[in-house]
Amino acid sequence: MRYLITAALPYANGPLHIGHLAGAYLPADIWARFLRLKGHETLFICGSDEHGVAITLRAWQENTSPQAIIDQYHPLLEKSLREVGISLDFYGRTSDPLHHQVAQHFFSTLLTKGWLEKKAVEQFWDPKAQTFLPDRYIIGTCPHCGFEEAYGDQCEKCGTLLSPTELRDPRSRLTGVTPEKRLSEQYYLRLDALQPQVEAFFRTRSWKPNVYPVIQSWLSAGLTPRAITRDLDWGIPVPDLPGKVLYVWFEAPLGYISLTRKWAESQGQPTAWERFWKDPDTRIVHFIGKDNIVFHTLVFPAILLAAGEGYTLPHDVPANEFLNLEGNKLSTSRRWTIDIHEYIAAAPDRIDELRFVLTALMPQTQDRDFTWEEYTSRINNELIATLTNLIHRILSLLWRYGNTHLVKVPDFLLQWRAETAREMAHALFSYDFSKALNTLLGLAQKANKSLTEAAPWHLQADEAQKIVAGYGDLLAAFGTLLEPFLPVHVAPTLRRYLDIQLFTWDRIEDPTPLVRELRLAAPPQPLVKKLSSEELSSLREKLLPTASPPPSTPPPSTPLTIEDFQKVLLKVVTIRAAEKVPKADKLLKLTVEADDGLHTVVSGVAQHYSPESLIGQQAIWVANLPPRTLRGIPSEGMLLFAEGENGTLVRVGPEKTVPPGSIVK
RNA sequence: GGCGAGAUAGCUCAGUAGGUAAGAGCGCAGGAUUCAUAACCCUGAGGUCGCGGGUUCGAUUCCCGCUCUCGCCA
Repeated sequence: MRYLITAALPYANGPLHIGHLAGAYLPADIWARFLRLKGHETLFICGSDEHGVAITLRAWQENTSPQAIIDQYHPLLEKSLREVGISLDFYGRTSDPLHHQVAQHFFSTLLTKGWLEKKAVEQFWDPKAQTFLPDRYIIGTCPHCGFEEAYGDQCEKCGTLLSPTELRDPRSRLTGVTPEKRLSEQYYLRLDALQPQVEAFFRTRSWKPNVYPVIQSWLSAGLTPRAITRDLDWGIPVPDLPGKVLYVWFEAPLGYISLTRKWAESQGQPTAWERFWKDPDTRIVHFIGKDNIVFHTLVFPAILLAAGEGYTLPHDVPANEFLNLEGNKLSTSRRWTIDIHEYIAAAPDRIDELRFVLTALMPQTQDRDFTWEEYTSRINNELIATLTNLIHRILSLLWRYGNTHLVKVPDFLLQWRAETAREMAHALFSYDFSKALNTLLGLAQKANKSLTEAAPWHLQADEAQKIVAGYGDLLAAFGTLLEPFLPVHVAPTLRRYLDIQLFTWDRIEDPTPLVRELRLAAPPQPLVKKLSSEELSSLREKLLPTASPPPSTPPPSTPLTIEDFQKVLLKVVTIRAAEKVPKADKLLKLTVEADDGLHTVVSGVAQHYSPESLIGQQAIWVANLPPRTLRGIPSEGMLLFAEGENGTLVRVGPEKTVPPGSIVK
């Protein structure tokens, strides 16, 4: 079987962040690497999406040209992807003349075949910027609540969804001038007429459980004609129609075809692309985020079907959900992101670690949350403690007994390893990347256990050496099993160190010994270094200094009764002692005095207050919370702090000193 | 407003084609161990499987209603 793998074309309007990585690029890469190891002919392509109104508007706002914007981001995007080990065979861009040609060809073909229709629509035009405005670039007064800053698509104050024509006193967000309504003729794709074909295609595929319902609901609602042209000067010109360009959603997916053709040209075999697009033995798989599901499962296939030129339809579209950051949606405009290029700059030696964490947290069926706490604990307690520590453990034992070892593998290790490889393959073929990774960790766990039970360190050296050498087979297997997940540093370093090859996946699935002999040239070094709290803080500081979480509008709390409120016992306490909790960068252990004596409270304010500065101060204490153990210290109740800007915490206390234990009511 | 998804241990999640004591990892408590990056190994505590009804000998699992969260669409 031959595979063409694509990852969503990143928009050349901003950098990539960890959400993009976890959503599309990382799963696509793991899959591509795995398929290659499985021995399938695999082509993995991607490229920058360089058209669209957001780029035009951005250029206008920054007083530069769209070309300058894409020339800034295109190289950055490619560099970021390459540096996190995304093993693309080709990375191109949609501003390429060949892409224009392909997209225009599709337009003309569809027009000739009668799948397009012309319709006149009224749109807002900004006379100063000389451009049509998308809905969200129009601002005005909400007809429902009177809010004066409502957007053309939605009022952020009352939540009502709007259309720009409903706004009173509409203004352009670009220039502030009043936009004019203009009638404009556009081409529409007759998705309604294509629905039967699209539906037939839909039924021949088995979709991921998070993808299926989305398509289903669109189809049952009935597809409607959709505009594929607009009035802009940046984009792919519509043939014979000056002033109009193709809408990005129409031409960007066609990029998969033109990028494959560019790849073929770069190989000196200009027709090689047809193997991937016109041969039914090729499976085309698009990795995307959930926001792109409709375009890849319905619209793009509709375009290919309409063109009727024998293009292969997508085999699968394994879309992922979204990744959140510390409980809030990722947002480039609010700068609430971890950008890939910034992560690389801050932690150039920890690429595999990021890949590991994002694979473990991959939002495969539902949104997931990335937190720094989880990042640390996954690296230290799973990647290192379970997996790379096992490798280091075996290597250290081997080194102790000599530097050349004949490997005789016990049966159970061969079986475990082969089973693991098979189970991982099964999980990967169903796009369950977290499960594949967990299966791998399970192997390490079993091996850790059996090694502990065998306890070779209690045995005579020659006997011990034999036992440990048996685990050498596992090391050889890890050199391959880790490759799809940790290809930047861990897997290649291990292979280089032991001078072992990258095996085929089938070879790993076969329970026969992989190597006869292992040589260690130098004392082993840990493959991954433990993440210290200092390193973590510096990483956080580098990556989030400018970011602020979206304004945390406190949830409109359910109405509280006075009885409910009286359940909370608040007292003023005096802080008598304070010390840092060892090995916790946030926690302070505080001893507070109330009317009934001293209490211990562990509080997460170490990054905002030094212990000394708190001693003698008063604070408000929630007295009737059940005790909870933090870092082994029983903590009674909690102290109240106000959350200021950028998450700073500020102590809340009485205006004047009062006796400890005074009730707050 | 319509549609969809989710609600399971302190946290992040798996699972049950309805059936003897509901699982993992992390965290927590204790133990064992020292080859290993205070890592590994063992034991334990902790869950009326969102709420209310129904079907059934039996429901966390099926059906209906409700609440909350998220998303998509208009």
